[in-house]
Amino acid sequence: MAKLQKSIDKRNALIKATIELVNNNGFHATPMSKIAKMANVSPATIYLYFENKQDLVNKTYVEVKAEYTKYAFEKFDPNMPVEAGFELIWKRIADFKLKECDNALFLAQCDNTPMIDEDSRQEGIKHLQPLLDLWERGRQEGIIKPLSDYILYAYAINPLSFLMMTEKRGAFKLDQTHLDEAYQSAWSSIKVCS
Amino acid sequence: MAKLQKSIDKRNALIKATIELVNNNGFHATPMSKIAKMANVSPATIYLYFENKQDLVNKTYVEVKAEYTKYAFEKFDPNMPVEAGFELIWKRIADFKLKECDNALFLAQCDNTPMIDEDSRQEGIKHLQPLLDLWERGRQEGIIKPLSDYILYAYAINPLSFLMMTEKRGAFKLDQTHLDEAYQSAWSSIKVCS
DNA sequence: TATGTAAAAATGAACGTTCATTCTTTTTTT
DNA sequence: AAAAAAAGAATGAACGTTCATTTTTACATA
Repeated sequence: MAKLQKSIDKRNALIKATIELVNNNGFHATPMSKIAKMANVSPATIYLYFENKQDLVNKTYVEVKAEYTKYAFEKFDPNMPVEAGFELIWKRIADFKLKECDNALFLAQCDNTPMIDEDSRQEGIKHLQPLLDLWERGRQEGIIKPLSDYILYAYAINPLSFLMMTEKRGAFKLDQTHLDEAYQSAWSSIKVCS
Repeated sequence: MAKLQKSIDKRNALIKATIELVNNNGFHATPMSKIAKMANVSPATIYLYFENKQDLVNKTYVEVKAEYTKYAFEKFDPNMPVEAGFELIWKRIADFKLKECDNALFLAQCDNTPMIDEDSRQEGIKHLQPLLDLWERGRQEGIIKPLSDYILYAYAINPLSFLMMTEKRGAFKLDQTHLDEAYQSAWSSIKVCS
């Protein structure tokens, strides 16, 4: 196996272990030694790939966020009608959360705690721009309520993260039916009433 | 000053310090030594009032949650019409978040992390029962969408917590205008379309 | 009211553990 | 055989908690 490939494998194993352990225990309760063990690597090796623990979790966040938004916008075309575009993006996001639930849960945790540096957080937000642009067009066309991006996000996107965390605690099962219901609520909350 | 009163003062100071430090640093990044210092108390003294760190944060959570729901339901009467009842409760919750924002932010953090024991979490949920009963009546009367409590909560109540956390990071200011907008979105997302 | 005293409350220092990180050595690669 | 990568053991700091001691309180007696 080529040297480079082997390095990439190790790095990926570290990122995967970080996601899984942080999901189950939180940032401060996952020691580097456990991350190393789960990735089949010596603790010292982590420091060949990342500067320190904070850097490891920041980089993990940014990379997972990039994957997430790539998936969310993959089929989206900025010329689509606003409602269809929103539905498409929303459902891709929901798909991602069902399919890659470890990754999605990790993002939800990062977005709701002071675990991540502000710089990496900003870096992650940048990737959402197509959605913000769509909302802006929706407001101009009178299809979407004239609310700030933060409020639209709070009602249209973030509730899914809350539901995932609830599911993680075992109180609730997030299946396709629930997702369809959730979509209706999301759209109702931001569309201009007809 | 009477002995008992003095004890209550210390206990309150500890709870207040816990809220402030956990809000700013998170649970695992606030050492008992700092809580003690902020409360003007020796670290050892904490253990006269609480069993350990986990007990301190659990008790803080349950007490703040009780204050919060007391305030939320203070003016509510179970015989009110569903829509008026919901608006009243929602706006009381919003008021609380504006007036007691440290307390509210602490609850938001607890509700979105694995910081709190499941027992204390359940204890906190119990206090919400009047709202769940109202929703049940709303569903029966065809006023509120036939969705599970978790989904209703995710869209009608939790977004305010998300907005508070966003505000805490400095990206956004949650004022009365934003609250009115948020209420419209909350109600739109759960009411049956007319 | 003033004083002595036992219990309660509070303290600061100390303990044992855990953890992130580094150091030195060994293994692998080229 | 030199260089790069990886390993495991070691280090030092930080933390939750406990311990031995001091301070404060409550109250009985004079």
